[in-house]
Amino acid sequence: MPNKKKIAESAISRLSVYLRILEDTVAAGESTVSSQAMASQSGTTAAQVRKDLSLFGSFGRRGLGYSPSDLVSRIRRILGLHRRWKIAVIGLGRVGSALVEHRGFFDRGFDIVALFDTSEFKVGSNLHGLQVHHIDEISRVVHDKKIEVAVLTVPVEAVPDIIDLIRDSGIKGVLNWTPARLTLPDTIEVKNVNMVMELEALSFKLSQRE
Amino acid sequence: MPNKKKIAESAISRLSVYLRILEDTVAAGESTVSSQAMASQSGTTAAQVRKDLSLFGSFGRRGLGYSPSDLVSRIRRILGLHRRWKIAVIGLGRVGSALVEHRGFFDRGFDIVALFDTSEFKVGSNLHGLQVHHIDEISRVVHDKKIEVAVLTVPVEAVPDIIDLIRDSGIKGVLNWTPARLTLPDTIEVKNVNMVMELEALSFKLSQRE
DNA sequence: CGATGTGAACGCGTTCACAGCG
DNA sequence: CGCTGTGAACGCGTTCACATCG
Repeated sequence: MPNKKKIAESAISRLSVYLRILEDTVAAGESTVSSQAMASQSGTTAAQVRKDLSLFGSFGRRGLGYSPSDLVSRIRRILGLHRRWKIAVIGLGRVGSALVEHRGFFDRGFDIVALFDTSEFKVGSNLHGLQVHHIDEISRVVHDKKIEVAVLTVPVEAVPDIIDLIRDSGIKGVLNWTPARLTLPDTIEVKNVNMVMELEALSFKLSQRE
Repeated sequence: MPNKKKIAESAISRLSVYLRILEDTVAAGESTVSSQAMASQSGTTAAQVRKDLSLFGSFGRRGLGYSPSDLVSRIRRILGLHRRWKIAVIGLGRVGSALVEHRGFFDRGFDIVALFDTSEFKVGSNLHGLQVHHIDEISRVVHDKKIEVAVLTVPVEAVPDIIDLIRDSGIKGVLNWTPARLTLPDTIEVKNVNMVMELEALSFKLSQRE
């Protein structure tokens, strides 16, 4: 029902979690689901679940609960997953290559449709049925294939050399696997995935234990 | 100076970021650094930087700023990075294998010292100089090698089969790459890395744009 | 009755503003 | 005088509690 409200990042993460749970619920053939059930499966509270959903509308029936299949399609639409997204992978080292061959993205609405690298050995070769382009071509390819998101898996030292190309490529969002903070205009959304930082957070918590 | 204070996760992430910046500052040969300088490089505010550091002590000199090399060692100690951590990788599919060969962990204090899988083709083989053990051996190996952290990169369907083994293995922390929510006692710290959820958050933000 | 939907209360992380000190 | 260190104010996300309605 509302639209211009500001939504917390944390609420969006939880919606992703609810979505997965609800898909299981649908698969299990359940016809209703309560906020309490969703809460216990996702490690939060029933009030939190209801509040999160109420940010976007009134999807349940009082006294009954929610329809799992209805909620699935509503959350998909909220998250923008009622359509497929075209993705480019930039940097085909070990991690980049592993991602290209990972079915999990395809299964959830993300199609890897272009690959970029700078190595003369890789450019022109084929990976998982896709031709590897030189990063210099990113603008043209992004435009031609209508790509919106880039997954950045280059070595951190390579970032300065290519960040301008990414900025001007027409890409709208970047999933950044490098430890560099990307300097991009805020018309480009950036999300960071940083394994080392997660390990450091674990290290901190384990150290706290004494 | 304080010790039993409750520290926000967000503060810990920022410390990781500061650490990387400070290492660059040291490498650049700077002898002082201000909270303002750290803030602009890490995308936060000077007050935030000072508050984060003050959670753990008074490390600066009024009127002058901080000593980068001093701060590096203090933050390393705070995060528990003044020692090395022994890690096991469970699940040697594409992602797991990519991680094993990644130098970035070693460079930052994390040593991958054991590998586990269930596939009869992989168990017994060698990867990057390490023998692959069957997951059934995890308790013994974790104990023998004094491993504290496990990186979990198995397919999500495999989680139920191995979660009990992990629980009882003596592992103290898990970096969970699967989309499953792990049911582990809270004596075991769990951190989740979930690429699809990050992509879904990007999808949401890009969809919001209209 | 039962479970949702939601204002209001709460708690916590961030920001402010200035005292403190080199 | 400059920059840190920090109590206080603030804002926002979470939790509470109950009115609401099938």
